[in-house]
Amino acid sequence: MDDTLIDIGEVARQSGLAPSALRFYERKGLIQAEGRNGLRRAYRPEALERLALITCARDAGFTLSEIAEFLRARPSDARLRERMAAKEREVSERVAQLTRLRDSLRHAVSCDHDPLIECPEFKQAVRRVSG
Amino acid sequence: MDDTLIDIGEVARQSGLAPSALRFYERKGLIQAEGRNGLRRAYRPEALERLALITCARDAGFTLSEIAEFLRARPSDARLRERMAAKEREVSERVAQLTRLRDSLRHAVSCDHDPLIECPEFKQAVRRVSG
DNA sequence: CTGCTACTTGAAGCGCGGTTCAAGTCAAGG
DNA sequence: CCTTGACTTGAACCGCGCTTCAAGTAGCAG
Repeated sequence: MDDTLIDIGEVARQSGLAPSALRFYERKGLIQAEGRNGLRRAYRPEALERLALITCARDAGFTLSEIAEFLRARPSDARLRERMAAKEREVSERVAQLTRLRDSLRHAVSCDHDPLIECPEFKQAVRRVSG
Repeated sequence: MDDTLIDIGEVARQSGLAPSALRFYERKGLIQAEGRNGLRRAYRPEALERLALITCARDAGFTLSEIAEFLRARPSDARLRERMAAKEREVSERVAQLTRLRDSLRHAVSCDHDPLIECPEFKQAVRRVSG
């Protein structure tokens, strides 16, 4: 076999994902092993890059099937492109919301109201977040 | 009964949450009805504020039990304060990550590589996100 | 009284993102 | 040869955040 390929155990260690998660991703069409080393799945080094991308997108609130779809994206697919644009707007809004939430938390940490949620400053901040 | 109280159906409409969700939140200790109107739960108007806060925190990636804990927060609880501070750092990091992800998406939308994920610029952006 | 509507309950079910389990298999080491 | 250890499989299970269901009830209109 090609010894540039990496066994699943090693990929798991380097990516920080459990082997069970890698198999799960395979079932979902997110990744593919290049071959086998005995029974063991063997991956190309690029798989690590792809896994980093997957982890990052998942952390950002993408579902695994959205990620699978985006991974298959080709420049000709206008509909998918539109969905990516929509996702970008969604992420932008989320950034704004989280920023305000962070400010609320920052205040709450050093605020002395009892209970904390009764603090008028905090309440006002929350109104800014949801509004 | 006190007619400043609001029936669950009305709270559901105004908050955008399903009545089943409100009952679920009650079981989880996130909210309480002030009384009953026949069988129907009746809430104080402030409940709407609290629900806005809950929705906002949930959207930000807090679990319901984290939210319940934060809602009960009193200024004297130093341990909880530390957890809030930790959460604030977490949210900050998330904001940074999402910002970079948004930039990647923004690029991907107008990029012509086939498939899109092979674009070197995109890959580099992803490395910035996960790194 | 008879509907009718909107709620009530506890329990079961669902979609997501995995993990865990039992039973089996391969490769290497002694 | 036999053991060990890390994998293999499909299937079952888990926690989260609810929704849905069946069976029942309060209030109101006619």
